[in-house]
Amino acid sequence: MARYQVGIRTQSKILEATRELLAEGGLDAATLKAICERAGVQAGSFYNIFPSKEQAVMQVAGEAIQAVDPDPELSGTETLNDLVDAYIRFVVEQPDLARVYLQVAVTVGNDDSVTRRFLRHHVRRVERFAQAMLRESLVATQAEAVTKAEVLLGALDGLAFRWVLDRSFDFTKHARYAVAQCGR
Amino acid sequence: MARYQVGIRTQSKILEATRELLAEGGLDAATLKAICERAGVQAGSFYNIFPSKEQAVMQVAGEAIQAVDPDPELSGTETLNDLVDAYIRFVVEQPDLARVYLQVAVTVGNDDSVTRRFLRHHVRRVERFAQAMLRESLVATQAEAVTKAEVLLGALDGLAFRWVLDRSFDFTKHARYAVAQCGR
DNA sequence: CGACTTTTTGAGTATACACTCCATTTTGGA
DNA sequence: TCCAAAATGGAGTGTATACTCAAAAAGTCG
Repeated sequence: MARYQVGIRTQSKILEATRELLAEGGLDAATLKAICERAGVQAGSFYNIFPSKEQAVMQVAGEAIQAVDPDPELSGTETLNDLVDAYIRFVVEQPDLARVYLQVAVTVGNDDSVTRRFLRHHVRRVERFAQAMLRESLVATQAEAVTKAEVLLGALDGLAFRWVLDRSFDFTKHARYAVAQCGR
Repeated sequence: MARYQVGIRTQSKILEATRELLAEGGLDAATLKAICERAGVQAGSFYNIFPSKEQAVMQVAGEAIQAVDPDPELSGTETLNDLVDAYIRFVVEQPDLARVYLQVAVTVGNDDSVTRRFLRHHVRRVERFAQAMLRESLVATQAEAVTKAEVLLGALDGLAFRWVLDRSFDFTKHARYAVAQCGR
């Protein structure tokens, strides 16, 4: 772990390089060599700070998963539109992290700890969407709210992934259309 | 290429092993060693039939992409429900191929020929969905039909991927809910 | 400054990968 | 039955990967 100033700076450079590479080409692109080259660092320095490559990847993936959620403080008051807007803003304003979020969920082998973390986070997200739907009376029962929330989030993730594959795809427009369809 | 009977059988065994491995763990799991072991074959035999591992993977991925579509003959007469039912049947009845379809689209590096093929196929699929929506007057204009179709297919793919990550997820129920939401 | 710790370098290791080569066996038509 | 072509087994090749190590350099703080 980093203790000196210079070590902390190196840690940041490594995490930044890892984030960029994950965003650009998923796990396959984030080799140790590529990370070290982009960070301007040698393998020995990397392993002075991180115990393994996986640790660095996990940290970046964790940031991405966190960043998908808008301030958890507001949970319990926001509207469905607020939540969808927050997701759109996340994708538009932090495309690198957004790409990491999708690439990692998808690239990493199943039954992996990252996959489990992703799923755990997903169900919490569904809960939050479902609560907002209930508050706005878009739906009668708790169970239907959860189903509707799963479908909406499935659509948002599906559309975001579509955008990862084809960057000219207009994610914002389609995401707005998806939520508008819920509101009736 | 296989010319003798025994060679053709070997080819089938290799393709079957590749399909299973891709379904189970994506590209990472489909190593040459794993494929050969499962097929009960040595590397030399593999390369007597396929010029590269990529060729075998491409062939299986191609099958999966084809299999997503119901009979192209019917194109032009089927309803939106027919199309969604066909996708649900594909996922439920051929889960291996369905998993390959999603894993491959997602695992393979971007700008890859498989990704391009996947996207080309996707826009054709969107067209078909959009036409069905127009026929049923679910939508006023061609442009809105395409948008609505992209959202519905995004949701279906997103939900199917959710099921890949968590096999206990009820894909059929959510897919039906998604299409019901379109029909109003 | 001086002593101690952290950081860096860069060559080196072990392993897994796709793929090759060729002697040997099997196939199937004449 | 014979034989050329095809298929097979299995050791071997080159390369990329994650990771290690020890010596040297640089940072921290009394």
